[in-house]
Amino acid sequence: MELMVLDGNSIVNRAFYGIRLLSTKEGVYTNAVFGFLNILLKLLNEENPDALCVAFDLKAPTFRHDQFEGYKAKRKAMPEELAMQIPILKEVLDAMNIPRYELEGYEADDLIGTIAKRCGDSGVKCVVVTGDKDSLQLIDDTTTVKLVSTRMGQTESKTMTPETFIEEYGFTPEKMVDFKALMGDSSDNIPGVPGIGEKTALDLIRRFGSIKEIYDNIETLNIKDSVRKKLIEGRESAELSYSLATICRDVPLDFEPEGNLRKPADNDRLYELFRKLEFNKLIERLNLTPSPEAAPKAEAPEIATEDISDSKALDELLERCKASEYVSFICRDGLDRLEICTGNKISIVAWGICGDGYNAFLRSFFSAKVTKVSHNLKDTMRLLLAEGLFLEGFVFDTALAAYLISPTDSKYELTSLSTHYLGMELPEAAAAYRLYPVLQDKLSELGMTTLYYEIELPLCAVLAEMEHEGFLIDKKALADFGESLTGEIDERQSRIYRLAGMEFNINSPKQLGEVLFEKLMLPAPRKTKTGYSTNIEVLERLIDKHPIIREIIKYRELTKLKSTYADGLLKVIAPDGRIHTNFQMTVTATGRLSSTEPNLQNIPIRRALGGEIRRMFIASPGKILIDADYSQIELRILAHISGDETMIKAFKNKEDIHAVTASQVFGVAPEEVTPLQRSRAKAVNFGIVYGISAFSLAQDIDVTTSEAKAYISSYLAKYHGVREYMKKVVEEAKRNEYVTTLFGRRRYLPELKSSNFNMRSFGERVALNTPIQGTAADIIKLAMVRVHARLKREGLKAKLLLQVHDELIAEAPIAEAETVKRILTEEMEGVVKLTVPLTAEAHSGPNWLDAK
DNA sequence: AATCTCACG
DNA sequence: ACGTACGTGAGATTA
Repeated sequence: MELMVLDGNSIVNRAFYGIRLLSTKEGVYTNAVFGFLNILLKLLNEENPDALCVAFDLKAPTFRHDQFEGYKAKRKAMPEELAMQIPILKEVLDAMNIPRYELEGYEADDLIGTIAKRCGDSGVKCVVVTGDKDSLQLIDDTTTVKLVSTRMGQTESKTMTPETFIEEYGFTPEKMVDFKALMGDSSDNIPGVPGIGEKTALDLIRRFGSIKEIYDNIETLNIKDSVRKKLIEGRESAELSYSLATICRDVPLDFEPEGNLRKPADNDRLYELFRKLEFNKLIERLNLTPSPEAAPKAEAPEIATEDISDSKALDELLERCKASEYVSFICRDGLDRLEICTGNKISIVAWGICGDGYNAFLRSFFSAKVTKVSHNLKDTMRLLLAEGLFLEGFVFDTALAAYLISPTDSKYELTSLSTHYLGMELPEAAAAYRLYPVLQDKLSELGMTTLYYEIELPLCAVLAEMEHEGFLIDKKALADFGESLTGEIDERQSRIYRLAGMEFNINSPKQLGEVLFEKLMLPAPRKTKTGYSTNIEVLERLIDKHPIIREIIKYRELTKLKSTYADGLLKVIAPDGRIHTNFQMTVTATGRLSSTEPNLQNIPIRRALGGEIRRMFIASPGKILIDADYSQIELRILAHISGDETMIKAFKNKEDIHAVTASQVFGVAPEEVTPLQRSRAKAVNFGIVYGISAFSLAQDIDVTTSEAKAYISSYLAKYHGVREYMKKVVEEAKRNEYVTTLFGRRRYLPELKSSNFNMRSFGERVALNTPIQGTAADIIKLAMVRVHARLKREGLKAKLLLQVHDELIAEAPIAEAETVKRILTEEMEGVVKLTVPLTAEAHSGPNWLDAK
């Protein structure tokens, strides 16, 4: 039998600091509970123990060391946001039928120590789960410790047995107490011996075994006199620390292993709790079902459903739609089935049932002058385009609205929006119907009505058309290119095998790491959590150390091109010879679009060979491609919103911004800026937009961190408008808990309130970057809407094909080339009037590479 | 399913 | 002292 016992306080702490602050719509914080459950489920999956329990601290007054209360009192108080989640967690555990143990005056450690001992006594294997190294002293033949850590929301755990412990520390687990007594532990307020740190303590315990051995022979030990002196002076502290660090193992606890055998959860209770906590994913994962009594808060209205089967009913439905203030609809199976809601009734129309009348109905319905509400309108519009139909009249998209209201959610499904905004469960068509007024009000309350109706919604039609149009690709040339790669890949592969002296899978970072860093004994500069890092930065550092490195770099470049681009794109060429990407409108946190299946926003360009892929994207016969891109749009936006005079002047005078920055940062005349200085200044400019840190800048441009630091402070001294903006935007974000773009797009930043330094710093960088990146996204979206409208208005045949964040690609009859170039530049430049000019440049050519 | 790597802006 | 740049998506390997 195996029992798993969790250190409740320790795990909930890890969870809290490891996951960004989450809260329900009522403002109840839930991240610690959520994280705890994720860790628990992961561990259960890994271990599948027979019995399970959780131990919590309950310490008032302190019992174990009450004579040393001074130390314990200094322990940092739990932040309020976490403290309020503890009772919730306990409720959840109770509902899951997981026993929990707490006893006044004892810490979780002591309870766990006792539990482990009792398990050992009755021959039960015990797995202690904690984030605290304190418990390592409990490891023995029957007790193992799983050390849990979280990084960026990911949980990792490491199982420590007597063997792994000895391997790592070089002494037996019970000596952990001695080790801690010497080294101390500030987080636990164990003083240790002043002047003795981890290294010395490790050495002492490894060599002499224990505190007792050390002090019994203190005068004759073979150690430095300085260390001896510190030990003698710190003896009292060491002994005190020893007792502080010792986990008590005989707490008067009512515990026997059999009482903790796993039991199924209380479905109804847990479902209700999770629903309140908005843990919808967990409800699914645990297969929880609503209990009969657990009716949603709001009473769902009676929604009648009717199947439309004859032409008379179709006509009536159409009339009812036209007479309604608005209707909502959901498409199923492409356009084969339509669910239309006009209030408290849902009418189902299906091609299979209505037959011939169906197509006529579709045409009339979608062109009817009635406001239509739906979910993911762009997708519907694309389906309609394929049938030669158009969606006309006022429209509203519930997914798009929900995205603007909260752009960082991972999904916008009607059922969850319904629960969230309406507090009830409804059929999808009815949910869309009811969500419309609610979301519209919310948008207006948040000041995003214009953004929604003038940019996002009109963009649906533009994107639907772009997706429908697709981008012609030279299939033969792409296939040939792929073939030509194969030959060179094989060649590189055999060279790598020869240089390595063995054959292995070069694509496996694990195997490659072993070859480079163990077989060839190259210095491993960095490790990832699973092994050696073999990414390009690491490889580039090793380039002069071994000829194999160049080959690997080249191999990587070639295989990437082959698998992702040559083979990858060939797979998604449609029967019409064109590639139809999907633009996602509700994915990014900043308001940008994303492109999937395939992603056409990351087609290579930076290296010559990669650029060849772009050459395969071609214009149809008789047509030409036009590519227009903004110049430095993000830095111009920064100049505008910060009002920085130096930067504004540079842009107004059409100066080379990176050279200007170089001249400012390095204090040289603009004409004396060297290429190296310019390229470093460029990195600084990028860094500023991303929310710079000296460390990362240093990594990027390969200087020391202190040099990078000097560049940054010199930058901020020269561009003091930027410096003030950076300060202001973060302050404001902390006050409001959100940031906005020039067009009112909003992003909430709960990270700013985190008590975790890294998370908070991340929030600050995002507060800086989002208004810039997001404003650029707003601008090009509006440009697209206007370009689209103007092409149509001027009766041109040109079509937009692609958007790549600051770049638009169109295809036009050759005769239209100059007109379309002009239209693209004019509309892109004319979107907004900033304090600096917004400039765009257009080029044309027979393929994407030549058009840029 | 998670991780690593790398393509783009 | 922390661990380190903003925003994406996809393929291959590993577990």
